[in-house]
Amino acid sequence: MSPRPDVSEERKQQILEAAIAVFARLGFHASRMDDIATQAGLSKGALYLYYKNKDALIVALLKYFFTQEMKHLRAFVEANRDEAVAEQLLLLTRQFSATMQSMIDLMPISFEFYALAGRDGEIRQFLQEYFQEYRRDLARLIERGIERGEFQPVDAQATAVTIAALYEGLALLHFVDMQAFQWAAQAETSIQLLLAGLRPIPLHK
Amino acid sequence: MSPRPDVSEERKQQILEAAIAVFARLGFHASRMDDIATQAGLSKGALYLYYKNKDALIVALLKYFFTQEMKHLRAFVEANRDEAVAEQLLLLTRQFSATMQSMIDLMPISFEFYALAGRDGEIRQFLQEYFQEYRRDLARLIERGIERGEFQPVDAQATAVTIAALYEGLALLHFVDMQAFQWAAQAETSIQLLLAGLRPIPLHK
Amino acid sequence: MSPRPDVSEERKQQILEAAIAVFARLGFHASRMDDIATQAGLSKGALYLYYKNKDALIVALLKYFFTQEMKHLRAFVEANRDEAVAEQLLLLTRQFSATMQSMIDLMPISFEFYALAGRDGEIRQFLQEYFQEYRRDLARLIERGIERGEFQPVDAQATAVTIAALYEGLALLHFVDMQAFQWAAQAETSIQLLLAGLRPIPLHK
Amino acid sequence: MSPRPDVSEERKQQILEAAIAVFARLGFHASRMDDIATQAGLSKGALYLYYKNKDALIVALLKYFFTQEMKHLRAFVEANRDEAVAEQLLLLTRQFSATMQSMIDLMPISFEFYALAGRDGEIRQFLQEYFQEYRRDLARLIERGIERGEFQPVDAQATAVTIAALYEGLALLHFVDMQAFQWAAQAETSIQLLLAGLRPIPLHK
DNA sequence: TATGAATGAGATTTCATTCAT
DNA sequence: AATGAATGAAATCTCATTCAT
Repeated sequence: MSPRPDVSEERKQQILEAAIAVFARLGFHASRMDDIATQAGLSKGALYLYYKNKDALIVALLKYFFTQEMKHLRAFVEANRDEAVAEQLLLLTRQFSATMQSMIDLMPISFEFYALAGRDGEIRQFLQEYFQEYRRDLARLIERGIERGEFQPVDAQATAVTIAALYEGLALLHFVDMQAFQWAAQAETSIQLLLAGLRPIPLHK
Repeated sequence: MSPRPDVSEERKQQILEAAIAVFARLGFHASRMDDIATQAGLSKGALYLYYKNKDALIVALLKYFFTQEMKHLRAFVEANRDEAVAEQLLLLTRQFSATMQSMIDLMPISFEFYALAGRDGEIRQFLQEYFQEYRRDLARLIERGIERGEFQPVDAQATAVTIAALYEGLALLHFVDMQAFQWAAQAETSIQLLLAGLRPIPLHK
Repeated sequence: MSPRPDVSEERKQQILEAAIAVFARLGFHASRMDDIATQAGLSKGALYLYYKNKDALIVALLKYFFTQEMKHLRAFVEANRDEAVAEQLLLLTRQFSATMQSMIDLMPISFEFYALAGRDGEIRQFLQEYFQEYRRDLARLIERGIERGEFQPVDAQATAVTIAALYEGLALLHFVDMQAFQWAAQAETSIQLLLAGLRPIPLHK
Repeated sequence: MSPRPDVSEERKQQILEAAIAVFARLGFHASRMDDIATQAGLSKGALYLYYKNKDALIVALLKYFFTQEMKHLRAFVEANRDEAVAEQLLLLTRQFSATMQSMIDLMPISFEFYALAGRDGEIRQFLQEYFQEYRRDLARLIERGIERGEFQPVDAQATAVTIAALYEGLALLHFVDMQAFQWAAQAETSIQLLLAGLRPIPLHK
């Protein structure tokens, strides 16, 4: 419509990606608006044309960050509908492993968000919604497994929470000590342990 | 005996506890040394008599924090040596639940430490040692379970990681959304799911 | 040409001159960065855009101060090459007198630099180079006097040191007690006393 | 009188000497009352029993410092009354050299006092009196030289100022750059140059 | 006398934010 | 739209001085 295409969205994205890089390296507090501007190849003033202030940039980052995550989960669920549920969970775990490997540098950002969630209502609410969706998607999967007779008739909600917790906890432990275990193998072993408890008890050998 | 007893240790403790209260409420960054001084009922200057600077206070807090945790775990393990291992894990989970309930306000501090671990070698190393001990204690428990025939001959290390991850992940999910699930019940259900997979497969009905 | 010309050099100069005024009045220690900012008509923050910290400002001042001095000496030597050497020394002394009169307020700054030289290598080295040049220029003058037969064949180096010391010492005594002697007259008398000893001994009346 | 001898003077001296050591090393500003207390082997509080505050300690030091100097000069003049005046000046110069060698570490203190003299009336007045006495003693010596026919009938005051300036200036130059010249030899050469101009012009070869 | 823990005013320095260009 | 010089509020940290013991 406009003769010049709107560069506004492009700029916002450019700034957001610069912010991710800087925040991951230095943390929210130690990151200067100047650092982000430099990283984005813009001036400090330009940042304020696109984001009201540093906090607004952090919140925008939060949303971008976890929305991406959710998209990945959705895309995966969509793509693997037809597999056996246990198989889907295994594949999901593998994808989670792969994602984690490439996102390890960004994990401090997540922890800062979790810490902020304790003090900032907006951030807390967003994260709550994110995890709600996450659990809901997992719960649906579990329910399908039960319906199909793959799993015992466990509490799907509680099992979804357990799986989500396992993922988050593994990511945390891995982040703190990358030497402690082989990430991909451990994630698979952990989920297998859980699946072992979910499978129906064989009636006879 | 001495005219003035050494108040040094007492003061350090007093300051540390004030710091916990303030850091939990405001976060490391937003907490002013003045806030901590006021909370401790001391002057700002007094803080610097006992801790070199704000960072030293944060590191002291880290150590205090996780050392306490470790003591609790050790005391528990010691006290419940004679129970069946599955029972011990269940009791441990219950204790973890109870501890968590009372520590919920301190969780942002943990997340800040995890975030810091990505950037500060001293903090990272301390947390690594903490989690190493944690995993080792759990692994010993699992091994005993296997020896006693309570559990299948699983990989004790990997199982310990799984349990530790479960605890951390549950704490995280609960912290972000306390409405999402009944904390104590969920922790117990989660560990039961895991135990189900650990138990020997009955040979016949 | 450029929309906004580079004000950087101008600002640095502006700050330096403000610093001279304030340091001379209050001394390095009692001078607040705020005082200097106010004197310069800038904000405190602006000072830090141009000088890393207070010490950097002091060092920049040192260099500015003594470099100016050296320029004056050089310009003088250049302008009076063709005079008789004794006459040049007399003229130099008069110029020194005149300069001193106008610089008397800045002398405490010099003394602070001399005190600092005992503790700060960078400052010491700079002053050493300054005085080396100063002595060298004087020594050349003396040598010329000897060559021309105006002076006895004295040790030019040692004589240069003597003259330099005389200047510094006179400035010191005058600074401490301005009532003690007529500055210009004293400087001239002192140098004449010295010149008297340098002149060749007349062979007969 | 008192059964216990008054330790008050002893303590004041002890503190003063500690202050000299610390001030010489660190300068007035960077020297902490704590440093001085430690150096004196006393507590910080004890300092305040003997000196009102840091400034009072500095002023006491000033007086001690220059009074000692003056005593040395007086003692010397007294001891060498009967020498030829030129010889006395030479001996004085040698003594000055020797003193300087041992006092070099204390020179930054002098420079700080000179800097302070520009801003503090009490310090300025004390230094003025010191230098007045110094010049007066030197002037008397010169006068005696003139009376005895050793020197030409120069202005004794102005000559005294010249000698005092020479001493101060040499000390300054030596302090800033100890490599620049052999201190004792230079002092002697300088005073010889001056004496050369003071001696009566020989009527014939 | 002597101590040294405690104070708190005040200094330097940082950096998010603004705004003239 | 974009810049980057300038601001100034606010934080950390220091240290001369006090005072209960």
